[in-house]
Amino acid sequence: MARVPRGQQTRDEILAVALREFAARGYQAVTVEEIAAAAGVTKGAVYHWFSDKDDLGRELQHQLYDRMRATTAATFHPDGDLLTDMTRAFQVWLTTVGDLGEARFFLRDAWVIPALDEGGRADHEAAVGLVRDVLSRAVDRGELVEVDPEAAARILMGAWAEATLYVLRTGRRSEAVAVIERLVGALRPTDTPVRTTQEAPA
Amino acid sequence: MARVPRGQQTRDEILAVALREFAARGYQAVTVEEIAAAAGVTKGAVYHWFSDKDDLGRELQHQLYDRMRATTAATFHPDGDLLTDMTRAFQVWLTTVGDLGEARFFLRDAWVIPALDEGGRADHEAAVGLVRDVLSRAVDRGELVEVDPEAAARILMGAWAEATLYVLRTGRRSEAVAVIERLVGALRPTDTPVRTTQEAPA
DNA sequence: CGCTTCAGCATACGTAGCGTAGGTTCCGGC
DNA sequence: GCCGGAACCTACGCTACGTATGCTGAAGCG
Repeated sequence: MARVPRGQQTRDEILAVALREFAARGYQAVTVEEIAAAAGVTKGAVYHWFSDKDDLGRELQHQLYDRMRATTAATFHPDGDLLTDMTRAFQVWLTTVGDLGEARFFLRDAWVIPALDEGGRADHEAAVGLVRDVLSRAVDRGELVEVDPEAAARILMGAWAEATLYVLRTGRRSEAVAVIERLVGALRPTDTPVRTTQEAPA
Repeated sequence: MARVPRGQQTRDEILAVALREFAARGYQAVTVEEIAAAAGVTKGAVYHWFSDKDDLGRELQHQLYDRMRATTAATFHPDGDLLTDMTRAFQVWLTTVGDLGEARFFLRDAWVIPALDEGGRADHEAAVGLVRDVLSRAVDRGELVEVDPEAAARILMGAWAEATLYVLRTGRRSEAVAVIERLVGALRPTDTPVRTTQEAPA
């Protein structure tokens, strides 16, 4: 790891070029030959380092998950107010996600890479697990209203994903953060009395 | 419209079969030939009724949007409490979206159909517009805290999408509805005092 | 210093699947 | 009973993925 084993930088170059192209034009529109050409090699080199195109996509997705994990973990202090920390973690995430194209690849294209159902799904489930555990702890501490942590975690992540795309598309960061802050704050027991709405007819 | 013009039922059959296959195995995994075979015709018939595969996907997406619009419009009463109505509309949507496969096609696959950026996007923007207008009116009425309706609409739709997938995957409908109800309720001015969180360092 | 070896990469090919071109059938109108 | 066009089929081209095989240069070894 101290010295890069010669061809390792070729692999890195392929990854960098692929992320650029995927972000700019979408996963499907980019061909393996184009990636190879942009990296200064041929298709053979790409298939030497990656088993197939989906493998390349999964590796990029994995890197992005790692980036998310690293940046949020660096600023997340689970001993503070959990819900406030989660809002702050979202803001940190916002500043590290990159540009709109990267976000689109990460939050949209990656879902339809067929092989994601085996490889990349583990990363996503891990991310869901992080949020779910924080919510569970908050419930135990009484900082959170009694909701299903699993459901709340996934729904919040859906909100975060859409908020991310909105911010990167429009630049209206403070507006999106305000909404997210509101939504997360909704889970505080002191804020809202427990309301029950009648179910709609099935 | 009273009498089906002979081959119209072929077109409908193709659409029905395509939705089944897309829902079961995903958009990309299904070939045009498979759709044609399952519909009892050949590829030529499919390309007679649709310009290409994406056109077929867009048509299905359009039908699903129409279904959403019709069912929610039938139960939505804009003269009541807007936020409560929106939670009810979500529950109605939940019962009409179909199975998990359909939802996955609608909420995931459809996003990466390249041609969606021209055709299907109009439907989605219309849906966003509906939610945004309701939120705007709620703001004017004082039923809503001062947030950017555009941002709130898109973020809420992200939460709804994820909640939909969660319910169809796990069957935990009441848990998801409870979370959604909380989140929507967070936009009420009387529930939470205005809180300001310091921005994270850029 | 020459030979060997193998990682790293190139080249050529097979193949799946999308879309097209042109032909064929069948129904309605006159 | 002939004609026109809608509905559908058949055969083909093309793109892009993935594979199989060939080449090359650098490290190891005597």
